[in-house]
Amino acid sequence: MACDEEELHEERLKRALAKMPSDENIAEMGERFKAISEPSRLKILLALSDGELCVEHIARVAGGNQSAVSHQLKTLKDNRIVKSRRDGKKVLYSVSDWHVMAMIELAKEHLGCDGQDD
Amino acid sequence: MACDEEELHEERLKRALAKMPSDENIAEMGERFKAISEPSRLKILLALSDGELCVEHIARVAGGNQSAVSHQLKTLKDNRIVKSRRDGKKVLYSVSDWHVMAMIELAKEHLGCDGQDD
DNA sequence: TTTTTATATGAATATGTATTCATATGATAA
DNA sequence: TTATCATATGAATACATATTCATATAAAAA
Repeated sequence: MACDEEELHEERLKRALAKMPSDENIAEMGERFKAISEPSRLKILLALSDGELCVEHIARVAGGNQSAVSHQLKTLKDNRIVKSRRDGKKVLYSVSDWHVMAMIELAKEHLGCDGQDD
Repeated sequence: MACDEEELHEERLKRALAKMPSDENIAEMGERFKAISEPSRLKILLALSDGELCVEHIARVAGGNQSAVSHQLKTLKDNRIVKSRRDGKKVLYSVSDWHVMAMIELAKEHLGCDGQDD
């Protein structure tokens, strides 16, 4: 049993090495996942899934104070996951990376906590 | 312009509040994303995408020393993303959560760094 | 049994980052 | 202009966690 498996594993090892993306690409993928891994940011994105909201409203939905939310929004913006536009005194944030939102939707479905839209 | 938008935004605020998953569910989603957000763990999962590998081989593909890899494998196992089986002296790890792997594949595609399988 | 090989793990350290506080900026209203 | 409202941001703190080192466990070989 050992011999054949050894070869099989060596094969896989080679293939895995060959297929491995560059460190740069892996870092970039990690950044994206990290951006949506913190509950506070996840909440913000869930809050924005229906459309743009101003910071104050985001803070009300997602919890936390204005400053914390603003910092997190900056992180999300730096990661190009949300974008913002100014409207008078307010700044409205909205999702810009729907690919990331799709992942969050997948995660929701997997948990079985995806409510029906109205 | 301000009045109609005000109402629209209040609407959205209410809907967002209504749709917001529980803190518990959000924490669980975050855990999953966090698990695949660290480059070291991401590499490990990419290494395992073709099939099971022993710890030594994982370490060779993913880089890092045996101890670090073992710690990360424990994290992944605790998160039920990988599973392990013993085969003699070796312990073979494999992916158990293909839902998570699908997300990683999505991320790869999004980066355009998804190579063709042979 | 003793030794060797493969993996796991506790503890310490190092690093990263979320949150808070105080304050700055930017826009509007008075 | 001054005052007020909405948001942004630097710095400090607090907390989480990745890595390393030393060592423990587990299986097989000698």
